[in-house]
Amino acid sequence: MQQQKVRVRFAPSPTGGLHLGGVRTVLFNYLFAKQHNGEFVLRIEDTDQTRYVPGAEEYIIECLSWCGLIADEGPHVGGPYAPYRQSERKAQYRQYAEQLVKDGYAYYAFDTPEELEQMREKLKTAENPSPQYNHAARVQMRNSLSLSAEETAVLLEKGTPHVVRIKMPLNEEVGFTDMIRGHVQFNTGTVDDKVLLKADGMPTYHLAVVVDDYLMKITHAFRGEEWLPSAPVHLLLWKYLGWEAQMPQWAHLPLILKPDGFGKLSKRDGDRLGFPVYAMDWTDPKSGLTSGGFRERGFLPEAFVNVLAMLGWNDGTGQEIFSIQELIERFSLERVHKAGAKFDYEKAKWFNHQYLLMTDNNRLAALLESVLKEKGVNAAPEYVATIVGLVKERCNLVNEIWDHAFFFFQQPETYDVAAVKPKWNADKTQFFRDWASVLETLSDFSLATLEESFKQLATSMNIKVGELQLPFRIMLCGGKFGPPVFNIAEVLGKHETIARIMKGLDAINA
RNA sequence: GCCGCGUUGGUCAAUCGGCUAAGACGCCUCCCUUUCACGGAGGAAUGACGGGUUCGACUCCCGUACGCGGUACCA
Repeated sequence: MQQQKVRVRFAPSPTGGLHLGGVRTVLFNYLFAKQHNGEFVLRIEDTDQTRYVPGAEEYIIECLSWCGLIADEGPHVGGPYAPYRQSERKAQYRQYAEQLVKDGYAYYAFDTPEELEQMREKLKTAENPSPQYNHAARVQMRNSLSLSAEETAVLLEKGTPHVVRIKMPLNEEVGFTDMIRGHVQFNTGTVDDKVLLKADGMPTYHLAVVVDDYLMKITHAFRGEEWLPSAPVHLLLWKYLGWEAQMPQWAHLPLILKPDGFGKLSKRDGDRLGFPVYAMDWTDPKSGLTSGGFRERGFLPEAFVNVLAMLGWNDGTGQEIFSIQELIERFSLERVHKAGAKFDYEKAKWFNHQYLLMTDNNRLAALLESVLKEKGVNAAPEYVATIVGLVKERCNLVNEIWDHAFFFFQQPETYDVAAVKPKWNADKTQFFRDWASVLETLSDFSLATLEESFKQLATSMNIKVGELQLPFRIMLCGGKFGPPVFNIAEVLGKHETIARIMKGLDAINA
């Protein structure tokens, strides 16, 4: 068979914020596609009208854009297989459902939600807490299998609300080779007659995913492990529709688990433990409540992507920092873990720290712009970049930069005098007065000159240099923090440094 | 209940029958530094359990336990 062009898809339903697990699914799709020179498709699975949330689709697209995981086709850019929103493809699904009924692989079911509920109540036992609509139950329900052809025809003609359900074989083994898990097998008798087409004419996920993957010529399908149990339904559908030869290869990705406990990581866990779960801030239009995102928390997108890549995959060498290019080159499904991975926020911050260190200071300065504006600071971008370069090694998040750099933009308002008082004396006051005068005369206010004159004067006055550095720091910053003192002074400049020495002296001697 | 998937330090994890079981995060100690970091040197900490197979099992097989996922006209 001729080698087909690799085509993968990410198919979220627009119901809310984009979970980090979702982004990882996108990432693996993307890496696989790019590695094979293939195409990455974004398809919106909005078949559940009751769960539709306005704005969610745009939000998802923006998340992908922020992460740099751009889809080649999708509702936002179009493409040869448009439309990419399932709601807009509604008319297409019915014919396939009808075809399945005609071929005896599916049937009409007229049961109302109440009747379904009754059936489940009636059949529920201690051993079987969730009865299925299966081969045993279907004969007792109202459907085109239990009803006569005439009765069915009448109901249909009257426009009775109905769904189409797949007719699961009583006892057949269906299996497939998962690219991550190897051979997986199921017995059809344990799977229920899933609804394929809903009463409102919309397909369920089961029908839609098969039809669209076929129509869109998807060659490899990645999805979360939670989909594994419904794989037999999809397998059978590919077969019944006569498309078996075109069926994509499947890969069921391991789940991302909560840091404590063992369950799937949820938004609630993030709220509870104090870290974001969504890629970007998401505000629910109904409740107005905002859930935090990695972007707003101060993560760099490359770092975020890198973190996600390492959750369930590694290249075997021990390398942990990968550019997206490297990921594209090295990614392999064989090295994707089978077991779920607990999310470790501390490690995520460490990744971001690594990226902060290697990211260009001008870019970081630009990221800081909004914060500066908010603080009422007006500073030249180059100045901000210099400062960022000085403080970033002690930050994990972009948002922490201000906390480590504010004193560059404003004089201290309070001083940690307690830190200097114990060893303070008149000699030291004199030292700083004298040094300030020396500074006045300096034509070159560089790091080396500053340090040199400081040490020279200290030595001549017989004061230990070490005992003067902390007071100097307090004068410049207000507290025991910040980059090396002389670096701060150099950046602050002659005028400001002298002013702060004087003001600081007053505070200490007050 | 049933079906499926999984199980190496606190966490991410390497190992594809030879292990004195890498590495990273976090934690601890020390060095550097009279702030905090960065950097450097150390340290504590791991194969769920029981049977096989094998000269040899973390690695292969079978059970058990535990966890997770699914069991919707949700995806």
